[in-house]
Amino acid sequence: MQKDNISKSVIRRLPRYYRFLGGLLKQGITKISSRELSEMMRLTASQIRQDLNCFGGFGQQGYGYNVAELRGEIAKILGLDVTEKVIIIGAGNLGRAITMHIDFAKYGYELSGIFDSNAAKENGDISGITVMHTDRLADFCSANSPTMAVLCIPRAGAKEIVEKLRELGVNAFWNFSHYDILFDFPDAIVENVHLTDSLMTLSYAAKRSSDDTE
Amino acid sequence: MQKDNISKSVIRRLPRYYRFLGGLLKQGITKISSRELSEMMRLTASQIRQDLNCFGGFGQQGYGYNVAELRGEIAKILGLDVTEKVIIIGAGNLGRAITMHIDFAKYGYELSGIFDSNAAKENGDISGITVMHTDRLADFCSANSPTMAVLCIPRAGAKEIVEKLRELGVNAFWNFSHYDILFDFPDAIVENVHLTDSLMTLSYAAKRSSDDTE
DNA sequence: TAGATTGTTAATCGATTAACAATC
DNA sequence: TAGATTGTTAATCGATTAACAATC
Repeated sequence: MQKDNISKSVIRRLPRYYRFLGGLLKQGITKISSRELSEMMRLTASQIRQDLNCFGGFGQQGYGYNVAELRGEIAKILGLDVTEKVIIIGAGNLGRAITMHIDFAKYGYELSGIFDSNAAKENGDISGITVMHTDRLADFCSANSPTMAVLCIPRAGAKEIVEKLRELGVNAFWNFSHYDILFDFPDAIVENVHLTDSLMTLSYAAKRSSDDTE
Repeated sequence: MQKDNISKSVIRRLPRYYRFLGGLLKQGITKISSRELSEMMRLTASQIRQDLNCFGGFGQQGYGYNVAELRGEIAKILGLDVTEKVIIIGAGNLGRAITMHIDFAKYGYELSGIFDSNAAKENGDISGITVMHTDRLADFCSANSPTMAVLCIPRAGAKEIVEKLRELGVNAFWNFSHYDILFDFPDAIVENVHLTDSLMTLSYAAKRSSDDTE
């Protein structure tokens, strides 16, 4: 049923649909039409129907969409229903915050280890998970087979770590560093989070609006 | 010189240009052509020239672009050259990590205050900045005039805080919460960072690639 | 001047929106 | 059945790429 070439733009909207449908469910709303949803989400009903129909006909003519069912389908599309193991590389400020702030289980991940190259951080723990030295990565990976790593390290050591992780079977990276993984490893699965890029984008928008006012 | 309607897509690429040019500068490279840059950044030379020409002719025919000069121009476009004051709302894990991890000064911001509604966190300090109770927001804003707020709070109290901040002259929001600011305040300047959306996008990509392998 | 590379216009491609027949 | 709303095709819009004249 699923189309072959689904665009990045469509995929990036799915998590938002998922969130909104979750909100509706909490309010006890069981059915919704593309028009109603479009008004809530500030986009067009056409786009919603197009997006969903990339993956299958989840609605019913004359009725709309069943909220719980649609949400479940999107969860499956996003792979939230299958649990994979994830490790965090870097137990600095950011690594600690991600560990404590993100509820990985909610999104189909089990946080199974935290690593840092600084021996001083070893054996500390964050939210009950022991911080291990990166020397122990090989042993840990062969025992636990994580498939995804969160990179919370500076650019400097990143290439070496990614190379090592790939040899150990980790090929998906949630990348908070400024290291460009795809440049060296074009077949890795990468999602970059460039917080400072986001900040600069905001700076631009803010500047523009204040220019207009003047 | 600047065109009127510059698309969001172009703006989102500017921080990346800025970062790459910074890297070149560090390597002591003084000039670069759109073709050379396009190979480094994995995009087309055409796109680079189109993007830059939204803001002016920064290059020179037969030569290319002066790295330092171009970087400076982009800094100005992004508003990195003008310092504005920013406050952080929420001194939880995320607020603490943002405070310690982001070098606001590098991007034209001065972090001038951290606020939390939990009295227990009051008077603690993060990186040398005292955490204040949100009750003190009004006084603080009239004394310091911050223009941007980083929202590191749960969705629940967010609307109330945003409303208050806008009354106090803060209209730009770096929003890490799931609260949809623009729904209630359509003229606010908002940059959303939805970390969990990003994680789900990665989950989708990872799932797809493992499906292909099977 | 000749060679290189920009700035800019034109062509292509992809994504969004509109329209409507299918159908519950 | 009549009304509503989907799924899907067609039209529009915008963004990317290609081409080339301008010019350093």
